[in-house]
Amino acid sequence: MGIQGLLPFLKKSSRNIQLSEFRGKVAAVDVYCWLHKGAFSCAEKLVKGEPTDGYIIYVMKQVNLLLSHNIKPILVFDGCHLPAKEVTELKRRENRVKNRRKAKELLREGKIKEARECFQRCVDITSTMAHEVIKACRARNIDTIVAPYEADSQLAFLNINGVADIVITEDSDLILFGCSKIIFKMDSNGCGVLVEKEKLHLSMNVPRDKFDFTKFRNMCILSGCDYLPSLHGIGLVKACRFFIVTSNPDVYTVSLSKVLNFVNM
DNA sequence: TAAGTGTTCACAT
DNA sequence: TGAACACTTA
Ligand SMILES: [Mn+2]
Repeated sequence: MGIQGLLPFLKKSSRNIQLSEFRGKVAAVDVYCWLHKGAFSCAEKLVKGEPTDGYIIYVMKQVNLLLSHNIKPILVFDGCHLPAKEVTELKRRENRVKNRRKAKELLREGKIKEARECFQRCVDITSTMAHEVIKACRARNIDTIVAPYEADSQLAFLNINGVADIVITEDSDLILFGCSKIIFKMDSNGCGVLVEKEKLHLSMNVPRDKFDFTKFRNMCILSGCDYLPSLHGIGLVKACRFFIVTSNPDVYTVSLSKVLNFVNM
């Protein structure tokens, strides 16, 4: 998911940071990342439908970490499923059902450890869970937003319009949505990796004035993204080579034969 | 060297 | 919600 291999590709646009660098800033958080991580701590209970607040504790721990650095969080939740990702969603559901069956089977055989692994593979983040976290946030006066669809575009909106100085996520798509500063891989020590829009040209190996963000976004789309089937055999490197030499930045009107010719296929 | 595929990992004791 | 890693393929 996201753009395959984009983060390693953008190494020259990234640097390690400490949360303390962002004292006084506002951060829009892709909170489903935290929900998924937090759900690991209580996977078995969640799958069995037993009450647990493990995932709430985890999210709040992360929130408190931001607060301790005087960073104001805005938690953004995913809303409706995007129709374009229905196939992905169905596959995931199928996988969850499979692992759930396997987990119960292993449990009957007394293989506790193996069962636990399967439980972790079939946790689903429900809107009820999201609501529990929202309630916990309200109790502490933490801002929350539920996006119409994926959180991605909502997070970008907050960042682009200056409501949030930074975005915290694990999803490389946020770069394409035009965010200026994104923190990936934030850990409980307050460390993370910052990717900046202003530094994207460094990874493309072009001077700043020759960098075109639309071109960059279309390069990523050409390499393959979540919303449509992608061309086999074309990844980021070939897409990048193509977009460096082409003057037409529009991926939809450039002729396919030109692309295929260029990447030698 | 690049891209595709399948597997593992994220929590926390 | 996703990425990283190991391995295969061309
Ligand atoms: Mn995304």
